[in-house]
Amino acid sequence: MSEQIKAIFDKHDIKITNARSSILEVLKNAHTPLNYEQIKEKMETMMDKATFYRNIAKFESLGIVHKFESDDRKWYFELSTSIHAHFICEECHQIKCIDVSMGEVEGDVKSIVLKGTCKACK
Amino acid sequence: MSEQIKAIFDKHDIKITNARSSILEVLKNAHTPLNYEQIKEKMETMMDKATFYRNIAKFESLGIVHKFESDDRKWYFELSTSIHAHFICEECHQIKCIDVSMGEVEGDVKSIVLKGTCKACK
DNA sequence: TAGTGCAATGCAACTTAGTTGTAACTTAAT
DNA sequence: ATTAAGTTACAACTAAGTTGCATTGCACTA
Ligand SMILES: [Mn+2]
Ligand SMILES: [Mn+2]
Ligand SMILES: [Zn+2]
Ligand SMILES: [Zn+2]
Repeated sequence: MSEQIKAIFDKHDIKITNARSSILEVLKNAHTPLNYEQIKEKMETMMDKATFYRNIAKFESLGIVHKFESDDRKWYFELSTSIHAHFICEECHQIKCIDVSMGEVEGDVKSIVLKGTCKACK
Repeated sequence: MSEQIKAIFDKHDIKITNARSSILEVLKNAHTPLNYEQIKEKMETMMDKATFYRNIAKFESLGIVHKFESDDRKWYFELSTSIHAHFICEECHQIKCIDVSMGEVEGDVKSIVLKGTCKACK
C-alpha cells in the first residue's frame, strides 16, 4: 500500500482492508475518472459489487472520493482533488479533466460536468 | 396546439401526433427542466413510457429537446434554448437554470451541469 | 489465549429508469 | 378511399446500483 493511501486511512481513522486499499490504489494510479467495471478490471483484490459500492459511498461521505454521472448512466469516480471540471465527449465517450474559470455562482459548487463533442471528434 | 409547437413540427417535418404535441406543450410551459414522472403528471394525453422515450429521443436528435442527468439517476428534459448551465442542489434536489461565463474550452460544449449546495440549503 | 462486540464482506434477491420486439393502429399523401 | 410508412401500446427485458442477512475478520479485554 502506497504512502499516499496509507495517509488517507490515517487521516480519516477508518479500518484498513484489502478491498478499500485496492479501490483507492486503482484510483490513485488512474489519470482519468473510472467507472465500476473499469476499476474492477484494474483491481488486485476481487470483491463483490456490493462491497465496492458500500466502500465508495463511505469514501464519498468522507470526501475522499468524488463521483459524477456520465452520459452512459454510469458513475465515474476519482480521488478528490482541487475542484475542476470534466468534459465528456458524446461521440467517443472520453472524459477529460479540465480547468474552467467560471463567473460567480450562487451556492457551493462541488462538481462541474460539460458535455459535447471533443476536438478530435469534431 | 400552440403556435410555437406548431412551428416546431413545421420546421422539422415530422408527423403531428397527440403524444408529441402533448410532450412539447408541457415542456413549453415549464420553467425548469422536468423528468419523465413530472412530465407524465402534467400531460393531457396518456401514453406509454416507451412512446414517451422514443419521442424524446427523436426530439433530441433533431435538437428540439435537450436532456441531462441529475444526481437521482433520472434524465431531465427542457426545450432547447441558447446554451446555459444548470445548477443542481444535492440537498433539496432543485434545478436552476443559470448563466455562467466560462473560459475557453476545447471542443463544442452542449451541456453544462454544476452540482453542489444551493444558497437556501447552505 | 480465549471470549466478546462490532464493522466489513459475500451472496442473492431486489429496484427502477430506461430499452426493445412486435402486432395493431394513425397519419399524410395520392 | 387506398396505401405505405411511421407511430403506438403492451409486455418482456436490461443493467447499474441497492438492500437484507448470514458469515467472517478484526480489535479490545479478561
Ligand atoms: Mn478529474
Ligand atoms: Mn435550463
Ligand atoms: Zn470525442
Ligand atoms: Zn438546495
